[in-house]
Amino acid sequence: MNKQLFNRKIYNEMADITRALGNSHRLEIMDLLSQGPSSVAYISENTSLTVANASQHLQVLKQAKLLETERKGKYVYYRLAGRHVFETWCALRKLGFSQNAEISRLVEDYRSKQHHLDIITKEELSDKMKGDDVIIIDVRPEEEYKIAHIAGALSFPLPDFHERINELPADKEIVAYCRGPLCVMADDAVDLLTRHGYKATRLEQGFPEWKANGLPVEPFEMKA
Amino acid sequence: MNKQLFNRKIYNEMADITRALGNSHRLEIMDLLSQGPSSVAYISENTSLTVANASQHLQVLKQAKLLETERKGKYVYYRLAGRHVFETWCALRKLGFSQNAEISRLVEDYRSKQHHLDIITKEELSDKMKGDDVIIIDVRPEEEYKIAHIAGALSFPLPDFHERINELPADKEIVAYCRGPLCVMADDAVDLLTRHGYKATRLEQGFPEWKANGLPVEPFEMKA
DNA sequence: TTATCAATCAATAGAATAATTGATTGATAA
DNA sequence: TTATCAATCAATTATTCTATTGATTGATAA
Repeated sequence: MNKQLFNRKIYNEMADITRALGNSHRLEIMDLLSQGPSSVAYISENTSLTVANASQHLQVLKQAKLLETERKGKYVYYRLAGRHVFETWCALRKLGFSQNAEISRLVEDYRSKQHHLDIITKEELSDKMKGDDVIIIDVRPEEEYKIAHIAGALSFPLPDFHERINELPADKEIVAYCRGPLCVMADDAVDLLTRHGYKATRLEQGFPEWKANGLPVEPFEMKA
Repeated sequence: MNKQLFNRKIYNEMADITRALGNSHRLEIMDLLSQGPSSVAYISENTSLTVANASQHLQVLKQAKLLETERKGKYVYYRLAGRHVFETWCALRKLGFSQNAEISRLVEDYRSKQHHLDIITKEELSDKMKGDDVIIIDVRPEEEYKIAHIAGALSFPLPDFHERINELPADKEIVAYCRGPLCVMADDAVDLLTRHGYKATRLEQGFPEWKANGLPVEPFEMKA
């Protein structure tokens, strides 16, 4: 094979991957699947894509070898095809924050609506967990909590969060986490908690980053 | 701003970046600019794109904040917009090798044409350089050598390589390097050297990775 | 078997992307 | 000033991508 043809083929193969990543819906799917394997139906519900459309986007990602599938009965579960995929997604997200001022601005704007937002890192939380004076709440949908969550965390999904807020003890610090840096569910929870007089902080990143760092997580079930 | 709108905006901004990367020609340009700043003319020549077309691709990358420009007289120099950009490109390349079997196969196939190919890592070469028994040759176009090269390396561009092969001493080990993991110029050089009885090896990665690791490099000029 | 439901497929229309061509701008040098 | 050359722009066509619709497949349960 001559060098020119080789080059063309190599960059075409590389572009198969980057082109698959070059769509906002597919990026949203990547973030969702970073939480754990999901069925097409669940992905469809959580992205406001029709099932057929979600299925097509998933197939694009699968063809690029970024996702794998496994059928269980009627359901087909999609999942990230390995560690490298998540790491690359993290690198891209970091790139977004560093190069695109609009992204940081959007996040900051959203957060500045809240009274004030304390942020805690994985490491700080990991330390605090050794004591018994912190409560960790997982504000993602319960389905995602069920696949896996930070060890010891309680499930307090956002939609009906305010109805259950009094289940939380007023005398302990509360740390909320969600899907990751592009997700603001934890910010909403912290805002609500703070306005109810709780001392609440947001985990800087989300569950996937916690897990990828080898920090303690619980269960591994499949969600419907 | 409601959460749904926020989400849409965030992922759209992220996709502006990934979409810019989702084209084979633009990836080739990224690899080329990893060597250092280049004019549109030079990029055009080295990618078999027309000047107008190259210019348009460059503008796409610039709009995504992945490239920056600087005019010097008649020439406009494009360069990677910072460390994060190169790092993300490396992550994507690694992803390509790990997920897309075709990429590794293409590279291996190309190399297996050569008699045999010894590969040396940055670290091994760095060690060897402390002695005086290794000659490092840069087989990229001279223009790229002139911007910057591994400290002490000699410029032996590929096209006319065979004509100058006898300038090299037969009693020293020779290490050839080029643009990086997707570039096979160094492989060609090592093949030629080996067939002429030299002991030659290829640097595993290329100049950009060497530089990014803080290893010693020379000059910083602009090329035409 | 039939009904049901998750997922995929197939066909389409509309939108976005890419390459080509020729004209235009911006800077340098004759 | 005029000529020259790098780069960009503008307009066009061909191609590719995306969302929608309705039909089909594959598995489970009545």
